[in-house]
Amino acid sequence: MRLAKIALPVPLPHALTYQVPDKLAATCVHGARVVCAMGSRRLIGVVLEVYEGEPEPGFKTRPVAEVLDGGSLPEELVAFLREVSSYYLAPIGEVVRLALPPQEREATESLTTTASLFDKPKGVATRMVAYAEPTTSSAPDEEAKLTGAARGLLAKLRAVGKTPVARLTEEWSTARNILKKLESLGVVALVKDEAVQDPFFAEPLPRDEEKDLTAPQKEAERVLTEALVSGESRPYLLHGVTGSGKTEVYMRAIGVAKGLGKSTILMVPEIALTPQLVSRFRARFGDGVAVLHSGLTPKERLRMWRSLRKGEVDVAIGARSALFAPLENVGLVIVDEEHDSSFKQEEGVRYHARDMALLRAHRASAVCVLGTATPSLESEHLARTGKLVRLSLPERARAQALPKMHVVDLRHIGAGPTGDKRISLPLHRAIEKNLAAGGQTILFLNRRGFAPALRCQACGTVASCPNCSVALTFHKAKGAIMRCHTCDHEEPLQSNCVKCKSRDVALEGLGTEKLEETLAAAFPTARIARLDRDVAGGKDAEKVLAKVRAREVDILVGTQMVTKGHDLPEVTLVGVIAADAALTMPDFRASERAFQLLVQVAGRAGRGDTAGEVYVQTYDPKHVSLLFGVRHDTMGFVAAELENRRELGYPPFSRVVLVRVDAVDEDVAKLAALELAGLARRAAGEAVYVLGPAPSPLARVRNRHRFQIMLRSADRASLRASALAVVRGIPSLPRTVRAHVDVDPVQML
DNA sequence: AGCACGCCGACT
DNA sequence: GTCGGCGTGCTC
Repeated sequence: MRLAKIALPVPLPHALTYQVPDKLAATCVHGARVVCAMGSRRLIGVVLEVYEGEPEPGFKTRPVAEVLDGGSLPEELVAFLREVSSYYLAPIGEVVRLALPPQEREATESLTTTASLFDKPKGVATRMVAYAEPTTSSAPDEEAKLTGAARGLLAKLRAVGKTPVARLTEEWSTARNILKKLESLGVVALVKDEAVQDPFFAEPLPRDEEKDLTAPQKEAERVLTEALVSGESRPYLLHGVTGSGKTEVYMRAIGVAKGLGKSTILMVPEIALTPQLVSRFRARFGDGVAVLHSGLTPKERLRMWRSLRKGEVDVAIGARSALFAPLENVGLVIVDEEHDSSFKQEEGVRYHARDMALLRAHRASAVCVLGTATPSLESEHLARTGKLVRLSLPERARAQALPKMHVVDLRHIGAGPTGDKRISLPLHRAIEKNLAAGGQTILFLNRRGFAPALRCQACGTVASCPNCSVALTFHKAKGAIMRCHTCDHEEPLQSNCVKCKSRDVALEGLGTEKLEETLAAAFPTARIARLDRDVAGGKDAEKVLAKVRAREVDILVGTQMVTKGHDLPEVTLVGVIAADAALTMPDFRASERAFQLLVQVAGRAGRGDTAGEVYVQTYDPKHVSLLFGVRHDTMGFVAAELENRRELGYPPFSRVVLVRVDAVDEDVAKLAALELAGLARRAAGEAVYVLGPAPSPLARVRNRHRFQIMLRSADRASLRASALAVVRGIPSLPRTVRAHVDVDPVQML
């Protein structure tokens, strides 16, 4: 009997065995995408293995239902997916899903339910989605009788309008039943429609010529060309300051790979995947690049996937998911801004795209290039131990001085004319001067909203989220509301303390909204814009930046969003309002992140013809991140911080696995965590530290209590054994407990 | 993960 | 009564 091992998207640790019917024998091959009956559903999976044999007893071994056209996954990719699954202790089916065309990732259909609106699409190729829409009519008598969930759902629909049914089931588990009821009342209409489309790149195509290279660029090009030609797999760390022309080096290398008939994967941080970047590559390589980004429609995604699969396109550009591009003959894998934390997936299969890029390249005998101005300590360690070859681009391509750095010690230096200490006198004067000179200013503050806390002056109580253990942030711009930045809970601003009813409550702290307001009052003639998640969800960020580039903005106030690689040539002054915020995180990577942030923010200043100035405000001017950051001394920082990590036994001198456990009931969560910690300890042996369980730094999120266990070891095998024991123990926990294992965690919260 | 099944409380 | 809200078990 012909059998196939098939990875299906269910959290079972192994692939399942199916029968291959004779008529599918020719197409149901290694790597094929297939549809299989699974319980009462039909799921899309991938064939890992085909063999002749007898089924294992105890299962019924159903037949493969269908083989999807459009090609199978390359053998190299399937092998890589198995390695990813093994490394992250993740179910193979969940990992394989990452490599399917996105619309196939979701597709399942029920075998039992009769045809109705709620059926998932039959044909996998066109994705129709069930939507619920409020009608114009209402039925007051009936509505009054509705249960809490039904009432809430109806209110939401009326507030937001047409919404996918699937979205509603996330919030109300019985949304489908409720909707049927509401439909019978005539207050809701159920319709089927195409999934939403939002086009991404309509950027015009400028012509692009190869640029002249600086000497270090030439050297990097030479080394990479040699490596590509020789076909030996060698990973490189391309270390170049902002503006040193790393992108041009990537383009040259991609050109060489193309010439050799090899394909390329280029990964960039999520936020850097802008129309500008894309058009730059399309300008050089025309339609020979596939861009995988979130703005694509399902159809476009499938088209991209197929053209990569068929080899019509041999360069895949994208965020971390490009790692799984179905390319044959991968010769080059590039990770730009390799230190960026967006390469770590923080849900589902928690893979790190940079680490896995090294693995895929190695297995495919491809050249891997990690590019950055501020190497992650992991990469730096690899470079120092000879596992990455360092290529340095020490100068800016357009020669100019680095920005001048000023540290403002807030312990000794007071407020400027605004009276607000957080706009210190030196910073205020610098802004004034820069405005007068016609330069642009960026002020960086890593806090959204108006004020991060509302405190009762009588009893000290801070207004906190009912669902999470965090303070609510006051937002002024979108109607005075208090919002939770963890779960997005909103409530009106209370004028009384919830605890003691005192009317004496006051806003504390400074957010971007208030900073913007204060500046507007202090500099009435300046044109001020704000850039953060509240003002710019996704595409709008580009609009704000376009205005800045068009010189319609004098001062840009923003969070993290302003720090990433947007080229804003006219910015001559950068202010870091509160450098300490990044330093005080309860995480061994806090210093590293703070340093990278500082260098990146500083990198925004003076990319044009004028040298820039940077003001960094802090209460801790002696902190290593600041001391080295202010001197632009990346190598110095890295050396100091590596030494620190070595002494403490933290990564990259050890590896960490973080086990997270949460449940609505605190005791249930704690007990489950204790159980898993016990399993970890029993399997650990001497070489693994098992810390905890301890309450997570964010002890409660969305009404669930969270505990964590940290496993740490310099010995990979022991650590893996311990983590594996935990993974195997999870299924026997009570169902109300959620637990997952994060191998090489980045976010320790 | 989904999705059945089976058991409990509360409104028509 | 029955509907809707969960806890539990299973999927080749």
